[in-house]
Amino acid sequence: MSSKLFVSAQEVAERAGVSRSAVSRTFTPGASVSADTRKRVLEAADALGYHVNHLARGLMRNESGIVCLIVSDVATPYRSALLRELTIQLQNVGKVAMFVNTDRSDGSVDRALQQAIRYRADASIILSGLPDKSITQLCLRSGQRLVLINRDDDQPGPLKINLDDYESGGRIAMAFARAGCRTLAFANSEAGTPSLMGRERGFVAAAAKLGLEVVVERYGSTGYEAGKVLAQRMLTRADRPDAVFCATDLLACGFMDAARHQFGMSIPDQLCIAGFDDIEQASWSSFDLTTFAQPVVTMATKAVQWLVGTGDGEEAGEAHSVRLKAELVWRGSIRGG
Amino acid sequence: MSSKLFVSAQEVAERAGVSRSAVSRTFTPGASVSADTRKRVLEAADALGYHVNHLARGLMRNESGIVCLIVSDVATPYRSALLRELTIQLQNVGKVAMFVNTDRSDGSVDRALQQAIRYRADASIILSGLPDKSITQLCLRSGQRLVLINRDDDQPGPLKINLDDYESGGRIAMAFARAGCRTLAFANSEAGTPSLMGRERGFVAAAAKLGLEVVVERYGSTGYEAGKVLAQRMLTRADRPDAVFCATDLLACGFMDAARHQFGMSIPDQLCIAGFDDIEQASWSSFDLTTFAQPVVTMATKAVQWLVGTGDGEEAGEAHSVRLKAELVWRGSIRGG
DNA sequence: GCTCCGTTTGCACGCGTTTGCAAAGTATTG
DNA sequence: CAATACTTTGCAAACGCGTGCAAACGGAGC
Repeated sequence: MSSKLFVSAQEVAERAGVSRSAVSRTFTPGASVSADTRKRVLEAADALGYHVNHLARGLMRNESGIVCLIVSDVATPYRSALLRELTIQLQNVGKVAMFVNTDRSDGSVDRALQQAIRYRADASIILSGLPDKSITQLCLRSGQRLVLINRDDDQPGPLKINLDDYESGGRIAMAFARAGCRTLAFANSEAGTPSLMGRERGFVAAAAKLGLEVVVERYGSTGYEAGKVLAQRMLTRADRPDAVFCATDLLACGFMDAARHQFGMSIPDQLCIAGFDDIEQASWSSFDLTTFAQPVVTMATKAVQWLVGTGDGEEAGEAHSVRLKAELVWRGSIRGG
Repeated sequence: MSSKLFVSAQEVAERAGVSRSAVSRTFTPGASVSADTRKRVLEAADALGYHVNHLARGLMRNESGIVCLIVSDVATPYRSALLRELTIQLQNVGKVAMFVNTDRSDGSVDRALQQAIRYRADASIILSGLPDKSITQLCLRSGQRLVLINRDDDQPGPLKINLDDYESGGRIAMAFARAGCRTLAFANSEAGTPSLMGRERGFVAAAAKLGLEVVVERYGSTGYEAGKVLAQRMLTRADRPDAVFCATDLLACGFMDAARHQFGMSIPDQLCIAGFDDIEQASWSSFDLTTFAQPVVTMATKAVQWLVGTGDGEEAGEAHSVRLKAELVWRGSIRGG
């Protein structure tokens, strides 16, 4: 390790001929410094390449400026899009994102939150997994804010952001009915998260109300490959469906590819299909997939606003839960429209 | 803000009936603590929910454990895949990733590095943009390590990880020739980064050597939409190419979709096509794209190893540059094979 | 019992900040 | 000119931790 480390406020103070407090105040918005000293300090700082040590500042202020993002499956289109929006908005309010990947084991969400605590993160945003109640409590007790996105939990402390999954399932079932489809299907993964199951239940319920037959298959993860397998299972059934709602756009892409290239089906003539997320690929002309758009920017906005909020009405039991509507993006994978 | 903050080592010490140093040593690997005190400390820490304050620890040790990832276009398949691998490997060596998104302005790479300095990051990995030489120097002088991935720079301090872009261009030109293609094309973006230009130059040079005509078009970014536009331009030319190498898989996907759905061409019969990156979508059966795979895991491994390395031979001028081979993944978008 | 040696423990200082407090300085007013 | 109000500045005390140093401890060997 090199002997010469980072330059400290002390050195800047000496060079500028002022006290250490002066340089500190120079870099503290709203502090009382004369224009003259400020200028001298800034010159000295620039010449020496000084930058405030946010570790020390966080120590003093009890506010690190760090927000921890806890994510798995980062490489997935929907996740990375949400991630992108979150980091941008966090930066806009002067926070910095710390990234914890929970791809490995599943109990690691708890370990991730411990990491957040160790670095005294001001807040944590959880995009996957569900933390143990005790860890959640520890975070809240420590003054750390928590946001759960698309994890339908009932813990009272964190802000919970969810979509109207159930209603979306209903809406798409009606769209299928309007397109003249007779036997509906829902292609789900085995993950069984509340969002996925909400879409399934809403879809099945609406189909029943419409008097339509509906079959459900669940397999694997929420990815492309699982979609292919689901297609193979469903399209070889005796009661082959003529409309399928996939719990995820990736599933839908896999399903479409298998339906076309392995079963030679034409979409939407022989098979109507819909997805959920509105990932970029859904708009590609190979797929042209009708799907529900996750309101990524709104979700990020809500999360960030809550994080930097003054905490008014925190104990007033104010709504710690936000339900957003997933907009239906109509494309060519369903007849009519 | 809640009055009760994080629990400190002091409180743990009092509860365990030991000195504060004892609890510090308990959480410092290799320090001298008796089994008895360690046990008492751990119990107290667990009961109180104590976690070492890494901000303060970083202050003492001059080593924050933070590695800064500077990225733009996070939502892009290749970028998010690399990101995923980097975060996983960083976590494996006990580092934590700090994320800086430079999507907004382009001079913001410098601001991103300043952020890294403020948080006293042990190192920064730059996946996009190119920092100003003065900032780079400041980082290095401060003992911070730097990695540039696929940014072909000549600054002496940082580790530079690059691919054999030029050679890849040559290899694919030969593959086209072997497939019996007569007029080649290269579809590039206007970004003009060294990697993209390297592929282009290698391709053009090899085509010339093979005595084949080659046309080059550049347009927009490296995304899907740009690929569609490039296809429209190229496939309406008088000398319509029968083979195209796209600088990026996303470009290739857009190109393929336009060629098929707007021009009714069949691939690979009427048009051979290849890409670069081997994003997940390249393997989807809608595309089945022959492409070069970015050795993502190797890249991440090299980067992380260098970051945690002891710095041996740091001034010995040891190779600060790594060139990796992009493996050709053969699929169905080129005839023969 | 005494010495010697190795292990464990506490004290106190330092890391780079922020910030309350009081002193000093400057401007305003009567 | 004196009195007052306001601004600027330095001092020193935190923040939570690691660690060198010396004291205390414990056991082995004589």
